[in-house]
Amino acid sequence: MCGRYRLSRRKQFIAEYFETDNEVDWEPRYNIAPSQPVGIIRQDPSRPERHFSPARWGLIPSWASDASIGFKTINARAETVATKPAFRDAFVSRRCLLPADGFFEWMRSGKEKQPFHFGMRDDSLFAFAGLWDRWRDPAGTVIESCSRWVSAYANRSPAPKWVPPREADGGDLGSAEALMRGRRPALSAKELGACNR
DNA sequence: CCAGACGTTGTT
DNA sequence: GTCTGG
DNA sequence: CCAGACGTTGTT
DNA sequence: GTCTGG
Repeated sequence: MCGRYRLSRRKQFIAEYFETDNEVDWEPRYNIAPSQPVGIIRQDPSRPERHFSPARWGLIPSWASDASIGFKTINARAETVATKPAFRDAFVSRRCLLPADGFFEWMRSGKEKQPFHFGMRDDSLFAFAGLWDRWRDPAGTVIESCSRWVSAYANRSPAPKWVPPREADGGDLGSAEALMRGRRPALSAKELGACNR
């Protein structure tokens, strides 16, 4: 879920909302894809100030031999984030927020895929719970990257691998599709991408 | 011991 | 179908 | 997440 | 770096 999101506010607005300083040169973005630079909010627990600064979306653990693992680490499951090798160190001591004002889910009908946008009713900002890490590429360049941790099964314990829809749930209660039913589709993926140019 | 992975989604 | 890059 | 590639030889 | 599978 949440493989793309939106942060379409100007940096002063974001900084004021989250009471951060403003180190990142952020321009409004409507269709943020994995591996792209995003803005994250961090705070040293022993200090009062928060920082809004850039990171690549898709966490690259410090031990990675190349950056490609970042394409698979855009999200961490809340149920396992504390123990997975790629995330657990960050989970202990490198948490952050990923500010956003929306995210996208796609509904598939046969071959067609239609994006839907989700956000606050008043279009206000919110933030994903995040992790970050620091990686040194083979040339020695430091790359900071981040991931979000989200619960895929918020109300179920233990987390099942897959739960078939039950008739009593109306077929697909809790699925992204149920959330999208009756809503107005968003712009297509291509149109969304064009918004960033 | 070494070699290779290290992750999530959604689905039957 | 599956992997890679954005 | 989606979109686009997915391969080699040999050379103007 | 650390764990898992062979």
